[in-house]
Amino acid sequence: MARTRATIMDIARELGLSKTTVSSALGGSGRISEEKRALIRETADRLGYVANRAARSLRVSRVGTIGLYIPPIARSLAFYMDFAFGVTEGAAAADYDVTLFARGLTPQRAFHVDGVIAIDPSPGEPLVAALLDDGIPTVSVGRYTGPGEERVLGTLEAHHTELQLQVLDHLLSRGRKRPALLAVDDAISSSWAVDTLNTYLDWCRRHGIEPRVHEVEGNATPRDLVSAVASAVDAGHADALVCGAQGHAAQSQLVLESRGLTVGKDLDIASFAGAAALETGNPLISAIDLAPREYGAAAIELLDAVVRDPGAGPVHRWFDGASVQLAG
Amino acid sequence: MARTRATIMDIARELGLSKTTVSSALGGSGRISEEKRALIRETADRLGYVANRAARSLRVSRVGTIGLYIPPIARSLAFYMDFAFGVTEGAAAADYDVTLFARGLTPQRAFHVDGVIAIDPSPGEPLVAALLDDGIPTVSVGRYTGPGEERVLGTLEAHHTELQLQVLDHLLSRGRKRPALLAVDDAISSSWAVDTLNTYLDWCRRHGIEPRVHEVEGNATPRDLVSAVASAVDAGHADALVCGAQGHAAQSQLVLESRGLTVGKDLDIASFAGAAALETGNPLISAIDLAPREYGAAAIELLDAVVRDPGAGPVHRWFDGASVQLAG
DNA sequence: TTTATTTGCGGGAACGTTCCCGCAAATCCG
DNA sequence: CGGATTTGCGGGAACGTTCCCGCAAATAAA
Repeated sequence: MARTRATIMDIARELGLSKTTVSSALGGSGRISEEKRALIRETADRLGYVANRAARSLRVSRVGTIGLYIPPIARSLAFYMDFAFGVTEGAAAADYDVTLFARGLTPQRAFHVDGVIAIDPSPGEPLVAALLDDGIPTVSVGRYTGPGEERVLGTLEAHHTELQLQVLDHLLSRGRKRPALLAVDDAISSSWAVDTLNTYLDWCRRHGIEPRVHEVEGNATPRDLVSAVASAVDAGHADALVCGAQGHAAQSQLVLESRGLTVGKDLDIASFAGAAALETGNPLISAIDLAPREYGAAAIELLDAVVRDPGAGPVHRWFDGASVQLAG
Repeated sequence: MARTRATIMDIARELGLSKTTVSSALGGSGRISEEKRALIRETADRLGYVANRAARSLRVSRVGTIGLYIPPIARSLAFYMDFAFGVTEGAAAADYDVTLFARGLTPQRAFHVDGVIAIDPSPGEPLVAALLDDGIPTVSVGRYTGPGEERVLGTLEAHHTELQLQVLDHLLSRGRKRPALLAVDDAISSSWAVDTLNTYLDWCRRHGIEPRVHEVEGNATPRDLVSAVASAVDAGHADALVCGAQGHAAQSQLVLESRGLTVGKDLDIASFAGAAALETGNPLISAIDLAPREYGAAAIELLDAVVRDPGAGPVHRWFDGASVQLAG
């Protein structure tokens, strides 16, 4: 019934060898003749051997698991989901498991991992602060500020600002001088959110353009979006809509068209966080593709690096996978 | 630097006791005087002791981790995300960690868990099949069919059919005799998808109503939805829209209103998978609330039960947390 | 040939728990 | 008061690895 798994000893017995020999043959270390090594490998997977993680962890004091912290906000779900899958895939390649962290988790659990990736932590996020306080190797995707920030071992950032400027410049080059920003009103904002707002405001100032910022709730209903678009276009006289939240650009297109406006002619639409296919593939929308899967894979690569060499001090790394697609 | 964690031996030394005594005091077992137990507990968390999982796992051959399999489809992201967080919370309560599984994962990794929860597996899903083949205790949320289905230890289902019938009956009671189903066209369908379609078709047949099924892509753009709604309302003469995918109802509302139709008066809208706040809280939309968080928590409860008593044979359990909210 | 050195492998300890025993002291029972 | 039972605790093995040694045989160097 509960068939017990094959151990290294089973293989050793089967071949009349010692556990040491088998272990080093499988682990690649030690001095073993090639023929013996091959033989051991072969019988290992004939017996369906897979190493006992607990035993290995106990011995090498490294658990082979990393934690993934995802912020408890409702927006940009697809992005975080894809990011998580990217992490999972990258983790598998680097021989890690990924366990899910959520706010409210007791930091006790953090001791079960070799490190954690925190994506878009808001400033002072309690769980992240607790992790840092406990000395858990932590990588932040987007900058973390708050208690313990000096202990963040690695920070991964995409070139949001450059890409966003490209989008804004592109709109301007198409004659759009009144682009409005449909920003998300997170109460406590990730570095992405504040960078985005600042980039927009700076850009406006530099071009002598009056900023038009319209806040929309994190989990906005389509109806909320309608009124935001309306106030931007009607009251704000915007000639372009730049959306901060994933999916809003695609939905705004609908709203505009239902008002008899032609996207690309009467108005332009852009997304700073393009949803795959919805926005990224839409020829009428200028969209930044955050490449969440690759972003996630890059995050675990960085974590793996800092875990392997913890003494290296805080490292900052740029993610080059994000790209922009300009419409028209 | 890499400060080494306190072990059970540190506590023992500190108090001049033996590791056995400390272990049983902390574990709650054994015969220990209450005063000593309290003392041990106290010094334990003064030293910041947290048990080494690897050592415990090795000893008791139980890893304290469960795997969560989420299907690789783009729709209903919010649902799966919430479900995952529900699992995570429930897991923490039952002292489990949750590791993320995704398609493509080598089943090797499955040996690192005590069991897995598969949510909405499509028939014959390779990863699930592999898990079952390897004898990993598996709980399916929604029915799994395919190779190894007889080895699924537990199945958790919500009363989809009953709730959906309530919605359809409600529409009928409001005089809607031509409700159209906006179904998702997953190539390989979960039990939820096939049940939903069958429920609708059966209901139509029983009431002598001609079925109006309009398929929309899994990751439909707003534009796709516009044309689906159009063909349902215009060509199909529908007087109600029943949406299968999360979020479609809320978006359809927009579409209809932009066409000058008043929801609740000219037409009704319903959702079989209501998105929180967007649809579930919308007074104009009849929506089934799948209660994903509670669903997830229930799933891990079931998994825990079958893992503790694996010999009990396949168990089927109903989830009672889903509810329906009727509009008008 | 003698002396180094390398090659191929095994013995045994250690990682931090849990759990089965054993054993003295305390308590109970008749 | 003598035997039986309970209470409180400790010794030691075991879980499955990895890794530091040690040691014989083979090979190379002198």
